[in-house]
Amino acid sequence: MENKAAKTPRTMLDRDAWIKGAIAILAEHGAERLRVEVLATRLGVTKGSFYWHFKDRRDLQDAVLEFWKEGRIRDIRKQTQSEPGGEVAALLHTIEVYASARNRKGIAIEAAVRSWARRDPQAVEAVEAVDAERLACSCRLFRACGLPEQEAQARSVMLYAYVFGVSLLRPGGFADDMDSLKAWIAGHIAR
Amino acid sequence: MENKAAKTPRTMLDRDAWIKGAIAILAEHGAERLRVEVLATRLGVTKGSFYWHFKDRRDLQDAVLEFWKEGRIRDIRKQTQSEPGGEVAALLHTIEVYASARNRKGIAIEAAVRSWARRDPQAVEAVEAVDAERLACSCRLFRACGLPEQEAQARSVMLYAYVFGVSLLRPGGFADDMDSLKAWIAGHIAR
DNA sequence: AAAGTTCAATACCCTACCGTATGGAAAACA
DNA sequence: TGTTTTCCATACGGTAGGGTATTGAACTTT
Repeated sequence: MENKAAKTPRTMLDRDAWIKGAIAILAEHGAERLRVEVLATRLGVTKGSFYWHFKDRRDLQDAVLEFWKEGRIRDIRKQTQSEPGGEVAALLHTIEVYASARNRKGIAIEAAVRSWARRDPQAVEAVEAVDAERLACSCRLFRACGLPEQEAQARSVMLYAYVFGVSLLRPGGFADDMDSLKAWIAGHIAR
Repeated sequence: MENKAAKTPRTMLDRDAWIKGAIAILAEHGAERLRVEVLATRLGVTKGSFYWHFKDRRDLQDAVLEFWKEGRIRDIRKQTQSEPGGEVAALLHTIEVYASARNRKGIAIEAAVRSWARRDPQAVEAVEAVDAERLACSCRLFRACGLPEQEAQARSVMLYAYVFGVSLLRPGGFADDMDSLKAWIAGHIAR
C-alpha cells in the first residue's frame, strides 16, 4: 500500500555533494550555467536546501574553485613524483592524460574553469595556482633530464600550452591519423 | 535652446552594425552574455529595432559566426601568401600574431568562439572551417620548407594548439622573461 | 502632397533565476 | 518525552532577458 520506498525519506546532502554536483554542471554546461535552482533540481531537492549549506551562489562558486584547485595540485604532485630515470615517461604521461580522448570530463572541467577565469578573479586565482604548480613540477622533470633552466621553463610552457590548446582545436578530417600525429608532437615536446 | 544636437536624430543601424557590436560584446563578455537587450542599449537603441533586422537571437548568433569565419579565412589566406623563401618568417608571424600580447581583442574573440563551440553546433562548424583553412595553409608553408607531409601536419597542429593554449595559461610569475621563452618556443615550432 | 517603406520606441507577456522568510518534518539530544 | 538542531519545502518578491504587437517618425517614391 504505502509506496514510501519510492521517495528517499531524507536526502541528507552535505556541502560536498553540492560541490560535486556543481562540478558536473560545470563540465557539461560551463560556469555560466551553474545556477542554484538547476543544481538543486539535479540533486532532487529545492533551493531552500541550498541556502542552508551556502550563503549564496558566490559561496558555491568559491567552494567549487577551491575544490578544483586542491584536487589538481594533489594530482600533479602525485603524478610527478617519479623514480629517477622515469622523467621522460612522466612527461609523456602528462601529455597523454590531457591530450588523449580519455579523461573527457577532466578536460571539460579544465576548459570550463579556464574560460571562467576570463571574467572571474577567483577563477584566475585558482588557475594561476594550478598552473604554477604544474609548471614547477614539469620544470623539475625537464631539469632532471639534464636541460638547463631556461629550456626547462620553455618546454614546460610549451607542454601545457599545447596540452590545453589541443582541446580547443577542431581538426575536422585534417589528418587521417591524428593519434600518430599527437605521438610525434608529444615526443617532440618531451624530447 | 533646442538641444536637438544632443541626440542623433536617426541612428540608422544596419545588420552589419549590430554584428560588429555583437562581436565587441563577444570579446568582452563571451557568447553567453550576448543578449539582445544589452546589445541594443550599447548601440543606443531599444530591442524593438533589433527584431526588425534579425528574426531572433539565434539569427544574430549565426550571423556573428559567419562574419567571424569569413574574416578569419580571409586573414589567414592573406598572411600565408608569402614569397618563396619567406615561409619560416610567415610561420613565425602567425605565432607572433596570436601568442603575443598584441591583438588582444582578436585573441579574446578567438577564445570566446572556441568556448562557444563547446556547446553550440553552429560555432563548431565555424571553428572547424577556420581550423581546416589554417592548418592547410600552415601545412603548405611547412612543406615548402622541405618537410614531409606527416611532419608538416604534426607541426601545424602543434603550432595552433600552442598558439591557442598560451592564451589559456596563467604563468603568474613563473618565468621572469616570458618573451624570450616564447621566442624560444616559436623558433622550436617553426624550426 | 499622398502613399509606401524603413527603422525605432513603447508596452506587453512570459520564463528563468536569485535571494529571503517561514514553516515543517526528521533526527539528535536532554 | 519534550526540546533543539538539522535539513528541506513552499511561497514570495525582485531582476534580467526573449519575443510579439503596435505605434510612430523619418525618409523615399510616385
